Amino acid sequence: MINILLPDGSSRQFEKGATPMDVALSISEGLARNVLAAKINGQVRDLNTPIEEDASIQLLTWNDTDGKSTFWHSSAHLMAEALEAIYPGVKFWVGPPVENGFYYDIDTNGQVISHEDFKKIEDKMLELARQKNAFERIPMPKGDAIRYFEEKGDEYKLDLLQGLEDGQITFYKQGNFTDLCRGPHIPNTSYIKAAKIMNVAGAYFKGDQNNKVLTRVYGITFPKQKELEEYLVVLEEAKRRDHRKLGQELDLFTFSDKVGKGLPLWLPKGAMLRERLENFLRKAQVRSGYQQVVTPHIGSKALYETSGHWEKYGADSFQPIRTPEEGEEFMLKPMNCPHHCEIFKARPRSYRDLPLRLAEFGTVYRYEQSGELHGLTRVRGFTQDDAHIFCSSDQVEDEFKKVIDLVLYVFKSLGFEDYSAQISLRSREDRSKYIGSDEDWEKAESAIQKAAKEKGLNTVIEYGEAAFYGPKLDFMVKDALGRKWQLGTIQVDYQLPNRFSLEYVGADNQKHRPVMIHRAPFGSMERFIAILIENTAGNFPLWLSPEQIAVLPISEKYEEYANDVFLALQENDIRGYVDHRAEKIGRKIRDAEINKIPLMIIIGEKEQEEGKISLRKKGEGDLGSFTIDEFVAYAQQEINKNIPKFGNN
RNA sequence: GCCUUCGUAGCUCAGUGGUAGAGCACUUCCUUGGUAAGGAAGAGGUCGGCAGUUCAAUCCUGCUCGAAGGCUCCA
Repeated sequence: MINILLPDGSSRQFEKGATPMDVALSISEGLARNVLAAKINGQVRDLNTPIEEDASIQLLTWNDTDGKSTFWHSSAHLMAEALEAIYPGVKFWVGPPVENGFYYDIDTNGQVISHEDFKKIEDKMLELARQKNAFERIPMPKGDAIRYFEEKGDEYKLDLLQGLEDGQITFYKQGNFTDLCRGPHIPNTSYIKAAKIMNVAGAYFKGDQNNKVLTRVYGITFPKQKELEEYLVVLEEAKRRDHRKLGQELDLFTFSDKVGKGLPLWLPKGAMLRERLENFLRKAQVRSGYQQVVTPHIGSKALYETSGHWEKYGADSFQPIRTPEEGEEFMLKPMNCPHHCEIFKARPRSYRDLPLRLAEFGTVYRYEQSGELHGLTRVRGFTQDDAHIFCSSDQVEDEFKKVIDLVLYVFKSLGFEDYSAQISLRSREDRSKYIGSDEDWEKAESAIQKAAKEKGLNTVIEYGEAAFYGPKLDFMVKDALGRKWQLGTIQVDYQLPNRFSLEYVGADNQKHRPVMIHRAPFGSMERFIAILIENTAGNFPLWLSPEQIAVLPISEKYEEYANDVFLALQENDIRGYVDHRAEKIGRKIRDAEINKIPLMIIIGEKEQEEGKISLRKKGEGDLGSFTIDEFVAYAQQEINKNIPKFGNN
């Protein structure tokens, strides 16, 4: 007999060789019906894996991440079987589960899979699923596996086999499809009740641009048809929040082919939103000892040769601009730091000047591959809420922590709760893409990790994500479609001060080299606003709303009073408009609601006589009658409630 | 940049090898209405651009520009 320990701490006795399915059956029939795979001593395995000795077991269902992954992994095999049936001669590379579903990379043998074919693939998958074919695990010596794929003429799987050790090879077979696979899998295909092919895309073989492009087919499956339907509804809702769509609907920004792709044009309302955000951060920065600077949009090529950007990115940048007479070369500014280094150097610096915190809403231009451009999140011209802190090495940690506070303050004030703090370090394998000494890197990497830890941040470490001159602490968020983007970033840099020979005179009257901290709480105004739009679905807090109020006269008779009210509100820095159209009040309200105006002021005969206003709140309705003073007090309280002063929270 | 798909009015979208249509928005007129769409009329498009096939192209073909979803890249 063996002891099986369950997650609730209880244990049960089974015959040697019992399987996780036996365990499930011993608990309840319902569980046995729903269990997909099991974690045996922490490893996910098939349900029919014999257990030979005492073990801890966790039964995995659709509600467990690992259960879902197993389900989708098996679904990838099912899709492969369907694809092989429909497209003769296809060859398969890899088909893993992903966050929402799974994909399979295939060589289609010259055939094209288009959207019209999706239904056909889905139907075939469901037809095969109904056959209730078991996912059968077949251990195999490597030699046999190689022979199998040689006969099949499958160079992809042979490539995959090369990296595997003998003795670990397993195949999985369901129906007519056999695949090289480590597993585990769900018991049989009948668990898959709903299937949807989401899209097809090209993907480089092994992720290398120089390799052939395979066809990646994305799909998702569910154990119930209803869950698929619900998922599709969620997707539709996410699309409605897409900043590109809302940006258009709310007149925030636009693009013009003629201006150029990836170059956003900010419309008045979008510009207002930006301005509010900039002022908000400016205020907090003043309180934290930053000084605002302004630098030009171009800089001489020599500046970037010094900084190292030319060597690293020169070929992949907008190319230098030349003056007609002298042939001088300038680069569109891709970064603000070199300019700020020159400000530091503009005069002799003393340790008494440190930390010197130079801030700038600096617009930068970077060549991005055309296929990478995406709304406001990936553009070719954008404005960083940049600042560089020049400090002594013993100030680094303290300054770094202050910046973390600032970033958290910004995120909190804007209701960004769903972010992850990522420590971006050097690649462990390839160090050729970084500049500077190992010693400096190690100092910088440990400073970041220490500061993040002391601030209690819940961090994940990503190797290979550092900038070429230093490690970063990046604040990552997801957009409406689940894509991950970097917003706030804090970077420790020992390299630029070296390259620019930055110096200050210490208390010891000796020259010392400062350390730089690069930081941007928003990251870029463009990307931040994109995420803000998606997070709020365009329902901005009152203090940010481009238009805070709509004054809606019931008829032309009350126009004059409406104008007076509006003027009084403008005096109090409340912004908005008067709807002068000869429309009925219902129509004016509807349009204000659609345009997501937070507050509506209704002016009619009653209001005019009483010298009051009627207030209506978007999404809530009538709030009753206010004097103008009462309303101003109400609005100001609403405006201030979301933005505590930095340092007071 | 690469792969797949897409491109008709300001927006959302119909449509056809014989030089185009709807709804909303816009303009004008009527209506002066109390908390999510009042009515009528009008204007608006070299059907992304350039070539080609054809008696004839918005529709077919090629190139090009732009967009979408991925891949790769991201100071």
